Amino acid sequence: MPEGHTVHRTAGQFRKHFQGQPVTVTSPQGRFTDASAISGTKLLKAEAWGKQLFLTFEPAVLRIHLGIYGKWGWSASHVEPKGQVRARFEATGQLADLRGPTACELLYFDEVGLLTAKLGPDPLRPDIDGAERSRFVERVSRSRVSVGQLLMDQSVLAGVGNVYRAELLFRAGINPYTPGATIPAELIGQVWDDAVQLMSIGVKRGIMLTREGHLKGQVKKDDRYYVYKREGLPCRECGKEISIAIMATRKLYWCGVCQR
DNA sequence: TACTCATGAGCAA
DNA sequence: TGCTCCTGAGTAG
Repeated sequence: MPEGHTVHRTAGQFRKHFQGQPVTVTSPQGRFTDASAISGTKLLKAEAWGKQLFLTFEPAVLRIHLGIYGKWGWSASHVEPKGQVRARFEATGQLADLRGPTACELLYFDEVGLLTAKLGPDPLRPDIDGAERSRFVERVSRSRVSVGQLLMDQSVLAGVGNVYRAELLFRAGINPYTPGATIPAELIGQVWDDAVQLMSIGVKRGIMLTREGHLKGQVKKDDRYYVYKREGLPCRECGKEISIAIMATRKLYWCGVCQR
């Protein structure tokens, strides 16, 4: 489930299980040909920025992006690789398998900086002075592009994907087709605050929860969302059918009554 | 068994 | 805008 919260969770697992010790890195599938360049060296740092994971090893930084198919598999004991494992990370008593990522590549020197410079603020990264929040509000406020597209643009907001996009806009009562520049700055700021809240829950729980009254405890799969994948079903607030459309190649869900 | 779909994004035209 | 990358889960038959 690769939206930003998953990646932050994974970074935490890497810190817990691998940071500070030498890690054996292999590519059972053979497609990650640079594995040998970092294998056996220490993992110094593991951090997430939006949907990207940066693993800093002594010789280079490994950048991983799951894309739409990518997945992690964890195990506390050695098991034979099953299926297409792009990269395998092993240290004492811990093993992580990476499958189907869009990106798994080594970066050297300032390549990381060049890459992160293109990314927008991440609601899951500490924003002590509120500068990141302001940066997001400003980017949206001066754009004529629809807010539905802006929330999916990783240079505007890093880490939000199709699920959080749909749910955040519903919770804010904003129609996804509204141009960014016509939305009051205060409301845009609220969307940021809401993203911080919801995605933090996502990191803690490992699942995306977005409904008031269903943010804690056990939540049934069918009860999780307001609009995402609920096209044709009655809106949980007003009863009108949830709409669906394609926006910039992705499915967009919203309620035409609650989101004006 | 075959087909469809997916929480992403870069690139060419 | 459309194509492509790439893997696995779910579903129809």
